[in-house]
Amino acid sequence: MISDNPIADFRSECGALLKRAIEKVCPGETPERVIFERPPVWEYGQLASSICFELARKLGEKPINLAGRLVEAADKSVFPLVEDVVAAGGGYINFHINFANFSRLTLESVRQLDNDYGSVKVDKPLKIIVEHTSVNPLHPIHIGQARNPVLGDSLARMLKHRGHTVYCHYYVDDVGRQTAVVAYGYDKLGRPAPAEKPDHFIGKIYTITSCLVEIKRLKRELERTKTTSDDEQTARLNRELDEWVGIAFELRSKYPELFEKLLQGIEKDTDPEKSINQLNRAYENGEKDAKQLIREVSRLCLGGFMETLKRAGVFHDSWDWESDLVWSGMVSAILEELKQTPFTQRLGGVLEFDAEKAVNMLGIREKLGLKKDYAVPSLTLVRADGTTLYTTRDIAYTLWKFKKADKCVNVIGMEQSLAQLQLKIALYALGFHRQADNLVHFAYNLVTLPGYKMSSRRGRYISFDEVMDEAVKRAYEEVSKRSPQMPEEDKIRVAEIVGIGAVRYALVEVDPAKPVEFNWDRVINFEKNSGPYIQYTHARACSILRKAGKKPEKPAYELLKERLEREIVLALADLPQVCIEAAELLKPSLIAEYANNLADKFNTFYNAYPVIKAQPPELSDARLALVDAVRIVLRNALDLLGIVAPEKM
RNA sequence: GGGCCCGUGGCCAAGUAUGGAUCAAGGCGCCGGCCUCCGGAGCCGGAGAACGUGGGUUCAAAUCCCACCGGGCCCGCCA
Repeated sequence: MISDNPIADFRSECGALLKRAIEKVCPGETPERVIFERPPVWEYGQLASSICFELARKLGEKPINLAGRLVEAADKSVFPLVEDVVAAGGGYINFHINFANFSRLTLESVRQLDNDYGSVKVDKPLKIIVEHTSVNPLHPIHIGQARNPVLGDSLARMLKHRGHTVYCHYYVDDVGRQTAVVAYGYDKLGRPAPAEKPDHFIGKIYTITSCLVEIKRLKRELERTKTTSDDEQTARLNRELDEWVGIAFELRSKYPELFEKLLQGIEKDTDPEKSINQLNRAYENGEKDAKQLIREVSRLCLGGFMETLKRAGVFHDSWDWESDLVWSGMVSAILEELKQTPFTQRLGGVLEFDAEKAVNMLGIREKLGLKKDYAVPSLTLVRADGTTLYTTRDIAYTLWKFKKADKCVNVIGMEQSLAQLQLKIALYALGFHRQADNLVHFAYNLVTLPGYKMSSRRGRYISFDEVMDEAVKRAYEEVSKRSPQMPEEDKIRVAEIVGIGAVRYALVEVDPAKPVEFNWDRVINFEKNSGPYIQYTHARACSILRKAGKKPEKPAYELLKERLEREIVLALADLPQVCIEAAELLKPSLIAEYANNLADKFNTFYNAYPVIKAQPPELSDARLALVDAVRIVLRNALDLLGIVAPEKM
């Protein structure tokens, strides 16, 4: 007999047993649902119920007495997974597992289900779009943003594993001033083919161009303030100018050739600011030249992203261009619909969406969890020059996504919380309640650099590529040191797996709500509580199985009597439950924590007991089955995090 | 000023959704140990905590409620 969720089987036996006992002892008090928890120490069993605390109050009895009577009345003979039921503490009922049966059930289930173990499908699968990464095509993906693809990809894997149909979408934000800036610079250079990884090349152009344009703008403004003689204003502008001149100096020494070329190109333009705005408008209008130029730059950059993401094991099913939404008329159609609602108004030439009014009139304040007297800021939908804003376009994009999916998870930085809220309110305002209800903003906090904030506009960032390079380099040194006999090409392959594993684990292990201060030792950790530690444990298990040179022939599961062995069996049985929780709560960190705990237990076991040489052979076989199950579970858990489990390292 | 998020040993951090039984996990760092035996990226032991502060709810609070303090983010005709 096998089970896709052994611990749930045990729990339902406990539930049935408890219900029957309650019926006998206090008829009419049978609860609909009994909640079980894991007792704090091993001696208290594997599952416990605190139901007597509530029940006893109703009956005017001491909880522990009631627990005693229930245990007395319990008949465990018909429940093969229940070894013992005990009243304990102030009124707990503790359930002990029958390990002879439970170990067999668990180990055989894991080994037979193999890749599928851990996956419990939902009854009603949904079509879910996970939008993630969506880094603007202006510069390489930096480590602050890298949290996004890693989280998004793991979420997608977890949801698929739950039986949903998942599509990963990348929203290419090619509409907006910033893209025009980089395209403008690229054009001034004569649209060269990059001699390096394209996103890095584009990143340099972006930084230098915005810097030069900014300086030029500030100088012009200073000229203007001279006539007005506003001292405070002049001082402020001078400070800003000083900062940018400093950045320019930095950039010039880092990239002298590129800097000079761009400087020459931009010098000739009397008003770069104006040219950029023109380009932006032309692109939004779908004019041929602008389209050609901006698409070319964006595609170059995305090519670099694809390389980076592929290396990290992150995949997308669809690349959605924001500009397509504008050109196809979808955005203006939505705007027309919004204008029909009572929530938009013209204010000094711009179109505003009154989110506060919408919240009040639609009565959705409580549903959105907003405080009574919090006034939701209004949202500008259309600029005075007729161009749209990011969130406006996002409304159209979201509705487009909902044509294909029942639910949308947006992996987007916490700093966009307000915009995401306004977006959701706009959906309600348009009458798309089902869509709004199923729109999830999965927010994550920033990764900061010690000392300063990452700023792509100022060229201050550590790229995801650099981090992976460094991690793989260090992993290679480590592999060479520990497995000098390994063939060179294996070393290279393994170093790649281990280095990337370290980075992915580090980014997914911490609660995404918390800000993370970047440091190399955190991201490239090969010791306990790291991706490589779990990978190592997996390789160790593989090694034992290799050395054993045989399958477990006649395992006697009842011989697994050591507490550690039983703790491992229990941990193995937990995987399906952990996967369910992690997917429902959108918490990849639960998987990471789980795998790390299992690895800890396994290493302790490994150190304490022989497997191959254990006597009698039936025990050795049972332990081999245990090792095999650990191998499978670690591999499956790592897979949900997008981390490869090597057999040797 | 308003909103959201975070606050747990020297440092990093789990646990907070669904309040419970013990020494409040674990890691880094520090101190002391480990097999000529299945991989030492490991294992064992030790020291180290007012769970930001103050109230409240409860038989029971790191967990729920209120106030306050500290940090981050947001409140743009940027994205």
